[in-house]
Amino acid sequence: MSKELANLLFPDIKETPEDYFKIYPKRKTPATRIAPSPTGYMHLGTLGMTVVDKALANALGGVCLFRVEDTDNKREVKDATKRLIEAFKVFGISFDEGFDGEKDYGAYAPYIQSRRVPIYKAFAKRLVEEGKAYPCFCSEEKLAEQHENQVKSGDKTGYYGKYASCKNLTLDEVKENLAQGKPWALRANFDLFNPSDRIAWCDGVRGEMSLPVETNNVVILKSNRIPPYNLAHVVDDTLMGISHVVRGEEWLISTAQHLQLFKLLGLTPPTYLHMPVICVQEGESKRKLSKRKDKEALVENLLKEGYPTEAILEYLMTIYNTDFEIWRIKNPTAPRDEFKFKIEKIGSNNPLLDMPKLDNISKNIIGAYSNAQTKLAVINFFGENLPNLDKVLAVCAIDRETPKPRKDIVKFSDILTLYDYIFDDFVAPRAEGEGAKILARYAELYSAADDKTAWFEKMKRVAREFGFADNGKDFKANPEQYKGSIADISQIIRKKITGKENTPDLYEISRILGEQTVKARLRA
RNA sequence: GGUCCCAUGGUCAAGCGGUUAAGACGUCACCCUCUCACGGUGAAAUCAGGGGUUCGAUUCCCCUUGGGACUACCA
Repeated sequence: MSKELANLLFPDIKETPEDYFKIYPKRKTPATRIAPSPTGYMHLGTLGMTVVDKALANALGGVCLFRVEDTDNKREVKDATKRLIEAFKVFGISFDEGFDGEKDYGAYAPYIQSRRVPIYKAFAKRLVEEGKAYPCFCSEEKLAEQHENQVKSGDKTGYYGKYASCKNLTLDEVKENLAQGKPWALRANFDLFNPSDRIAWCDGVRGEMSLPVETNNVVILKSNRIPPYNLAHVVDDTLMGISHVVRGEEWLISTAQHLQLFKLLGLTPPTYLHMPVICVQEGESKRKLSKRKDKEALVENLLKEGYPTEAILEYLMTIYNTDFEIWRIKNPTAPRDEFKFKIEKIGSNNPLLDMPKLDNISKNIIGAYSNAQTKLAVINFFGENLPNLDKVLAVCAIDRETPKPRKDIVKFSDILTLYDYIFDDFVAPRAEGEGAKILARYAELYSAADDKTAWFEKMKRVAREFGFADNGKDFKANPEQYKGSIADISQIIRKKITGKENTPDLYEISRILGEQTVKARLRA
C-alpha cells in the first residue's frame, strides 16, 4: 500500500535516491558550505558563518561551497541572490563551487534549492514507500485550532500520535481527498521513534549533546511541493558531501528532527558546528542582532560607513576563533588564510557586538594602508568626483607609510568630518582680541616657500612677540613668566585655519591648502 | 509553559584541580610632542550565589539566579 501511495503522490518521479547517489559521486575531501536564504542584504551573522566555513575548509584541506536556500517563496526578496553574490565579491570571498548569478559551477549542481525540487521529491517518495512519511490534508485553520487546544489543555503542541489525524488515512481516503483537489503537505512519521528516547550527537562546538526525540510529525514537503529547510538540508548536504555543517545556535534544537530524518533515510549525518550568535545590548539584557532593529550593524551599513571589508572580516574572525587575536598580534601583516582555524577554539558564548573593537581593528588596518591603497579606497568609497580629491589624498598621506602612521580614520566616511577644512566651502571661525592680533601677525609672516624649520621658527617668533614661551620645556619650568606656550599659539592658528583642535601636522596642512587660502582664512 | 544552550573585569576572552587569574578593546594617569593621532610606561577593573567532591576548587557535580536560542507548510 505504501508503494501505491507513493506512486499516487509522486506519479512523475521516476528517479530514486540511488540514482542521485550515482550522479553525485561521494566526495573525497572535507567540505563546508554557506547556504543563505535570499531574504535581503547580507546579515553580519551570515558573513561570520562564511568566514568560519572558509577558514574551516582551509584548515581541513577541503572545499567550501555556496548554495542558495530559496525554498521560502513567501519571504524571498527580488534580486537578493544577486545582492548576496555581489556582497561576497565585495568582500573578496570566493567559493570552490556554487552559483555565480548566471550559472552553476561545480560537480554537484544545481546549487539553487528551488532547482533541486525533483531530487527532494525522490527522497520524499522513498520515505512514503517505506511508510515513513504521509500526506496531510489538514487545513491551516484546523491546525491552528488544534494547537490552541493543546496549549489550553497543557498538552505538548504539534502534530503527533493521536493528533496526527492524517497519518492513518486509507488509500481510498487519500484518493478521495486528492480527487477533491485538497492541498496536502508531506509529513515525516516521527511516531516511529520512541518518544522517551533521546537523540544524541557530538557537536563540534558544544561537545556531547542530546535532545528528546522530536515527536512533531514535521512537514518535509510543503503544499507547494517544495521542502522546508529540514529535508532540503538533509538531502543537499548528503548529496553534496558536506562534512561539516556550520550554522547558528538557533538551529541547535532542531538538530533532533534533522538527525531523525537522516535516520529515516538511512543516511549518515555530518558533523554539526553550532556557532554562537552575535547579540546587541538592550537595556539590562541582550538579544540577537536583528535586521530590522539594528540597521547600523547591517553589513550593508558598515560598508556604507566605509569600514574596510578586511576590518569586518578580521573582527568576525576574532569573534569566532578566540585564538585569532593572539595570532594576529604575533603576525601583524600575515594574510588571514595563514591562520590555522581550530574547531576547539570556537567560543560558545553569544558575544555582544563590540563596535569600539571593530573601530580599533579598522583604524589599524587603514593606518597601515600605503598611499596607493588609500587612494584606491578613497576613490572606491567616494567616487572619482569627490571635490578636492587631490587635497584629501594629500592629507591622508601625512605620516602615512611611516613606522608610526596616524590612525585617525576609522571608516572612510570619517574623512568628510575629520578633514572638512580641506574642502572649499569651509568657513573659518572668527577670532577676537589678542587672538586676532596673533593671527594677523602670523599671516604677515607665513610663507608657503618656507621649509619646515623656517616655518616653525616663525611660529616661535610669534610666540615670543606675544609673551609666550617658544618651547614647552621653558613654559613648564617657569609657567608664571609666560602667557602660555607655543602650544597655545599653535592651537590658536590651527583652530583658525582648520576649525579643529586636532589635525595632522599643521605645516603640511598649510602647504596643501596653499598660501592664499591659509592667509585668507587667517584674516577672515 | 516546554526543550536546549551559556555563565571569568564595562566588552571579547586565556585558563582545562595547586597560577602573583594571560592577552586584546575600552577607561584613566604619566612620558614623548606645536595639537591631535601614533608610540611608550603604568593603573583601576573579573571567577554570579549557595551547596557538595577533594588535602585543595575559577576549573568537577548539583541547586538557585541571570542571560540566550528554539517552540511555523521561515530559514
